[in-house]
Amino acid sequence: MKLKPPAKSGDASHDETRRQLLGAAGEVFAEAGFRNATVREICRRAGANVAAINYHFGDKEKLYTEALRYAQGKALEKYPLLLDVAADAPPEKRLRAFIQSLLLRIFDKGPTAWHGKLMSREMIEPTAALNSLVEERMRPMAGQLWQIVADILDCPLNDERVRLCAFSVVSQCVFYHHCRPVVSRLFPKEELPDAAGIERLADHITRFSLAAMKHLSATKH
Amino acid sequence: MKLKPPAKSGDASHDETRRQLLGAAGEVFAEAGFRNATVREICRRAGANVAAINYHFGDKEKLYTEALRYAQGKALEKYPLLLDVAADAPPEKRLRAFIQSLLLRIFDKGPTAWHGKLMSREMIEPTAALNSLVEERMRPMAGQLWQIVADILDCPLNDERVRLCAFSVVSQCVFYHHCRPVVSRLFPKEELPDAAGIERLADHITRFSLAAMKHLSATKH
DNA sequence: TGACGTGTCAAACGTTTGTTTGAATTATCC
DNA sequence: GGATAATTCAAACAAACGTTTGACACGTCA
Repeated sequence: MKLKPPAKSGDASHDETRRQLLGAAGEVFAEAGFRNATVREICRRAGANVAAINYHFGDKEKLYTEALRYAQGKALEKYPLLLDVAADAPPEKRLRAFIQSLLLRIFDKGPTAWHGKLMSREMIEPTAALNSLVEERMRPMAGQLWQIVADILDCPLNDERVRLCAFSVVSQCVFYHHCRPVVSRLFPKEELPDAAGIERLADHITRFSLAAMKHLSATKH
Repeated sequence: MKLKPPAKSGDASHDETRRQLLGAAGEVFAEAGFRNATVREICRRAGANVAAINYHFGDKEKLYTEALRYAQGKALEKYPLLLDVAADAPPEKRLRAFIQSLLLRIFDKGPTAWHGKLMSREMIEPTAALNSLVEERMRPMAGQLWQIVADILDCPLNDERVRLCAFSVVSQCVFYHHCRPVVSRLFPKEELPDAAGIERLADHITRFSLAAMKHLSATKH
């Protein structure tokens, strides 16, 4: 058995193929899903041989896990949780930043665009990769949003209303991406929102959610 | 070519196999998705031969189309758009009924449970079946919700705020189903909501959305 | 009874899939 | 520069897939 994959990519010069494969894998997995995607198509786009995946990653599933992690990392690197808003800014400003950042990550085009689609697919068909992703990325995100919502509602972090309202906020953001097939069929004219469209969307979701939470805070206190 | 599928199921006695296949197909397609689902597994659960699908439906894709339509029809039949609320009831009551009906359809267990999962999969990977489904089922649903929202906002039906707010309402409902893999990993204790849980969810979404829309109506008028 | 249409069945077909193989090529180090 | 390891390649592999086939069972009507 001489086919022992390299334990460490020590040289860091010839994992060029690795990166090409990760990129192509992100694209193809996002377009077709894990099962529909074929290693042959991934290798074709990466300009590599069919055997390259098994050589560099072991098998198709390990490649998927690393591609998912890679995409999520790139997206969060490009759009931090609160963008350029300070952590001690008023909660209304932080909420607006959180919403816009999430929308930007979801609707991003270009090389990090797979992230949104990959995550949508994980929702429908969770793989083993989702467990670590939730712990490493989602839970900190949730914590940040809870703090914002708790500040707005002016109630403790573990209040049930915090969790419900946080879900209401996130749900509005992911909806426009997740239900696009239906939305675009209901309104055939519309297309993917550009930067200005995302601004308007973020405006609406922020205003809608803020109004709701202010009301809940006023009536329930 | 003697393999001409019957144009009409005239006798209505021996399409028992057809119904068994539709039921099994709904289950398997919901669990595994169109591509992952195998005709062998569907036929196994239906207690039929592998050739039964091609004989009764032509091919796997036509079976899927009919199974999707079948599931959607069953779900809407069980939970009408406004449940038992009159069409001329106050818009707040109609909104509450719309939300609860949608949640009930999404979280339904038992023989019509595939509907939610199938629709989620259509979002990620739309098939030709989605086009007619949107026109026949979704557009009337959207129209009904728009009327409710327009009544609450007290503005014309084609106002952009109506569309945005209607999306905000629907998004909160589908979120709990669609993002369940993440939610259940963030809160491992929680499980699928029962009837009481759905009531509480509907309460929150209705209160949250009503507060937001009342505010928008007041400030923008 | 015999012919005919309908439905079911086991078996096989042709493709596509992920993966493996062993030789060929390239890079690395003494 | 030659030995050694790392990487790439075309080719083949075994398994799973949707679909097709031809025989067989059953009911209906002449």
